[in-house]
Amino acid sequence: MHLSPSKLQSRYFDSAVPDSAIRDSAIWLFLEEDGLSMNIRELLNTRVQAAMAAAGVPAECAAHVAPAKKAGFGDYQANGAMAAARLMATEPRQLAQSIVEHLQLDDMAHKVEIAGPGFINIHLAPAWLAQRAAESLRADRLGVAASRQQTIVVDYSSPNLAKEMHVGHLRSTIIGDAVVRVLEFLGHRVIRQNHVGDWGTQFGMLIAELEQHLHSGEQADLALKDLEAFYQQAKRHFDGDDEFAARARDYVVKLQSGDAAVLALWQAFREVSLQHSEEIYRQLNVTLRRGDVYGESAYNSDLPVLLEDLQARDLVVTDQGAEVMFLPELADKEGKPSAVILQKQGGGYLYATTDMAAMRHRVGNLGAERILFFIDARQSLHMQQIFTAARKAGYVDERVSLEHHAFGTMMGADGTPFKTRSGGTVKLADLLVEARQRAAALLDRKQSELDPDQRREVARKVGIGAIKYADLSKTRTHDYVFSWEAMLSMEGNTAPYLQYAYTRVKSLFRNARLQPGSLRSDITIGTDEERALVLKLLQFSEAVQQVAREAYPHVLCSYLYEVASLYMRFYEACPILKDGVSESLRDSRLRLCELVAQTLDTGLNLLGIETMERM
RNA sequence: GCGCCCGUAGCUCAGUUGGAUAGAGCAACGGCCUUCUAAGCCGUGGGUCGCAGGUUCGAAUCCUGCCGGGCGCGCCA
Repeated sequence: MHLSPSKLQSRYFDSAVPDSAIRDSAIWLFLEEDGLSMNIRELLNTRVQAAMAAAGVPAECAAHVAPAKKAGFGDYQANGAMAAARLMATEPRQLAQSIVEHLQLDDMAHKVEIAGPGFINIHLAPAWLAQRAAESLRADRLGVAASRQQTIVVDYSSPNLAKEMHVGHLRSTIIGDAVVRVLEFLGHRVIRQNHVGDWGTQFGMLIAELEQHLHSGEQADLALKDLEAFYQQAKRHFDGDDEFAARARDYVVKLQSGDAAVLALWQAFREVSLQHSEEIYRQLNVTLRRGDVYGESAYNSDLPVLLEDLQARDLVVTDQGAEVMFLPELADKEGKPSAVILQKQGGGYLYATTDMAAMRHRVGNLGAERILFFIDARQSLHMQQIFTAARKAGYVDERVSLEHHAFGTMMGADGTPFKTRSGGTVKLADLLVEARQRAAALLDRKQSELDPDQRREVARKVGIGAIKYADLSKTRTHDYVFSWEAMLSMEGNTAPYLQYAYTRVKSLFRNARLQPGSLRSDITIGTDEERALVLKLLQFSEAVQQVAREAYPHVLCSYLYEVASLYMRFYEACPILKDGVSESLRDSRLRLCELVAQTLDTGLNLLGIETMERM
């Protein structure tokens, strides 16, 4: 199955979408309809699909069940009848009627009605919702079903070690990490690949610079304390000092041929730079560790082997002195094939060569069934070339899904690519400091029972959470405008709002002197606020599954925001610990609160955002 | 020139893959703290979904053509 070009949009899948593959497996054959292994949408889809079959609708017609958009239209709606009617050349409302007559929903819905041209609106029974909510509380992982386990390689963050991490690295790092967490939550075997830029000509320059510093008795970590300044200094020397430049070029050659002394310098530089990145990851609560680093240098010795392999199979031709792989599959209008240079004049290898080697490694050695790349949209063409070339070479067979999950460029307020006043980039380290300070200042303005240590901790979680959420909550394919204000905003649809909702739940349990999990009463649904909240809570699985499928974490952000928002409404409208609330009603509402807390905590965790008991 | 992405409220963004009267947040205005944390809640105003055609029961969404912006297009990564 191939996606039509029109469906590709900005992400580039060049193979079967994993969706059907995930579902088409043994585990799914044993799905228990009555348990929680299907979410509501899947359950209704199955039921409506069966009813459609019974009504004589061809199997290729989808039930098309989706959450209802408006309150008056029930909770879910099935929109498939109209398209099916067209195909069958019958009257849509009549067909919808026939489907409803065959529809078995007595256990879960209290009303099913046909509206408009043929919508089937499903109103779920409050008692069924309440019972399902109670089951979710008892179940592992809030009742989200595990997927068939796949080995999934995720390439993300991948900073250039020559420089310090700046805000431009934020998206890949944060979005990739969120998706990784979601995939692991669903039971997949995830292999992180931090494809760091630790090789190439710029390292000759950096090594030469480092050598000078060490020669004058300086320690490597001290000399490299400010990586950015160090890079600029090396660049100045390289541009202005011919002798230095010659030495730098010599070191590149020596580095590639494995000269021990030069390698040692390179190692020293690399080590300090990796520590910089790891410090950022730690502060950002990103799960990348040293063991996930598999950078460009790791493929160095494999590059000639790879080229030989391709040459032996006549996939590469010599063109203007370079070794080139031509791809008629990606030809332009005039039929001119796309060209990928694997070895330039003079024998040097290129980015594309390393990426081909990485592709082979990930499938051949790591056993990837799916590879996700979180890389800037500007590399779309390059990724397409690599995907095509890797398949052509047989390194990646068609069962392996290759997915470039692109994201937009960071822009300045003036609509051009972002630069600071001094023309540089905003360092991630500086952004994180600013975030903590802003959160601390906000906290200081509130009356608070927190001691200084707790306040610092809360400020850290709130500030970092705000930054991450600002990025995660936007559709990642768009270019985005960098603004301190937007990035560090703490009201409205922000991480602090979600964190705050969580602390409000926790506060209830403290005031009631109850441990979560200690309540055993049933959940009952008596008000509109309770009903809306329960329904939303039961849709957690739908959001998580979608993120796993499409790698758009903003779907989970929107979902959690809606949960928090409905909880706030419920909290304002439904008294819990106040006088006049019966014990059974209090306990029912507290259990609902418990589910809210678990959902927010789990969801924020999947986004890599920490929660706290108080703020 | 060719290719990819984008254009939705003053600003930042959603819009469940073609569904019903296009939704949030911020900003503006008006209410709500002696009672479960006001980083909150309730309400009001705000739209030619870039433009023009087309496809059909139905289009912000799909097709075509324009306009505007960003990015990319063989020896950087």
